Amino acid sequence: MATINPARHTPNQNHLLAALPAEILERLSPHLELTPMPFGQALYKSGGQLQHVYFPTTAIVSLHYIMENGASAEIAGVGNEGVLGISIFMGGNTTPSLATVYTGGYGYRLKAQLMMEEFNRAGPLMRLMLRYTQALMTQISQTAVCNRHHSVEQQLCRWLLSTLDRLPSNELTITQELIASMLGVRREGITEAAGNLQRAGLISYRRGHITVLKRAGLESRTCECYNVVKKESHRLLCDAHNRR
Amino acid sequence: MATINPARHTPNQNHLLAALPAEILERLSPHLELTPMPFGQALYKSGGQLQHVYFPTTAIVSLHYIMENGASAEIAGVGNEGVLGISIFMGGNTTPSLATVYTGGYGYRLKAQLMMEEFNRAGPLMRLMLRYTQALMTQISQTAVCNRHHSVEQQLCRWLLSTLDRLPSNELTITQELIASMLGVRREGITEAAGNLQRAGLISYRRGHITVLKRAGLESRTCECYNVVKKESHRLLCDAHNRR
DNA sequence: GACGTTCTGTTTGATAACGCACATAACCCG
DNA sequence: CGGGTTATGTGCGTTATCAAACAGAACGTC
Repeated sequence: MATINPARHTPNQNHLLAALPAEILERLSPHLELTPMPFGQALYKSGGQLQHVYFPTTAIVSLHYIMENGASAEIAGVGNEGVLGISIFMGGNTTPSLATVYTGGYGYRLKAQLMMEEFNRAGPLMRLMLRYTQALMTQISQTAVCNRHHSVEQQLCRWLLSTLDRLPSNELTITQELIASMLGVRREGITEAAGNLQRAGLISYRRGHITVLKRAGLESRTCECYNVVKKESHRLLCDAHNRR
Repeated sequence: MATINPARHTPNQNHLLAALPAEILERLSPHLELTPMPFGQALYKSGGQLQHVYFPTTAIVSLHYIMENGASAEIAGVGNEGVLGISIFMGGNTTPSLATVYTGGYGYRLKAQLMMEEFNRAGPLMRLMLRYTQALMTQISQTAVCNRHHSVEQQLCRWLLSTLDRLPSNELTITQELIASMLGVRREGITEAAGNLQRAGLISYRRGHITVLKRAGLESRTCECYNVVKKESHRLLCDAHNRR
């Protein structure tokens, strides 16, 4: 992540920004700051007031909760399909959860006040943000269902697939330890599940890198949660009749 | 649940309606229909288009998801503190989850179109609904965390406490079987946990009825999730600076 | 190229929750 | 008040996941 080459970046890489009417995007563009989002960065902490919303382009962020005893659990993930900081326009300005970058990259950020001004026009941006928020609620809901009923292997497949959907390549840079802490399971459980997937020829990995070889194989091993979220997000954000 | 005696019911029994400025409540009042919400009623089904929003007064509703194999898991609960049908104003008009009444009672309903008209004024009602939606997201998020890390007994305590918060008395009418299916665990697990709580003198129960004897005892046995949701809901919906 | 750090693999035993089967008991209704 | 129904209690064996300890292997760095 050396110096920023603006020519290689454009707000359209974020699906929400890309879905805005040209007029609105032009109005916002001067205020969209291309921002590095390095691995490990805490975009916001539990209870902290937010100064910006973030529209990731190549970065991926985990929304998670850390318990009093230190254990953690992922609530949802956000990448180029979404936005961070919805509590700014939802009215709470903060949440009990944290947002931490787990795949370093870039995104565009916008000052909270400017976001609010555009949101308060009660036009296409507001409607888009609310539909995204509903999609995020579906994702969180399925996380709850998945945590209740599905195996570590199924959840790992789901996590790999949804991360893959936010990446341009089929390789992700992450340790098993970190995946485990995000899913809220033991590292050994991920080692075992990942070993199974590798032996089945679906993925291959080495220290801190995972390459997905057979996407379809992961899809057949994961639970229905992956598809519920994917279909609902598509319905809310991509279907033609919503693009107004 | 015989004939309705309107004198015993008022929209103010629902906390969201009660928090609206008088002017707005007056505008809506002629359109708020007092509606019985009997045990077992499905307010909406997975994927079904919504015709009304519901503001429960004495009824309590479970938002849950039913998996392909028939197993279910609760995502959140809604009683007199909330509203059902947020996907109407969020823009999706439906969700993959279901809403089913588990404590029969009453509520007020409002036609979807009228809700939208008031929401689109982008005034206090919109801001209140969005803050409630954020509180609901916190509840769903903690359900995810709780499902990952906490024991059946802790979750039962949490469920009893949050149901109690929505009731006027300390007795709830529900079978262990139904609690189990909502939490997504075995009925035997609830029998065992409820037995522990009864032996400890915190609750007493008989076929289909549970009486809470020592609320504080349940609070000390539950997990932090209960308080996270309660505090955050209070912050979002009750604190004075938000009531505008 | 050697060294230290950080990942990954594997073992062992403990525990919580599951699935199933069946006994008992409360309640409802005719 | 008696019989059917539904709710609750209990006892299995099975399983997934946890907890902790440690061995080995890959990588980064000096």
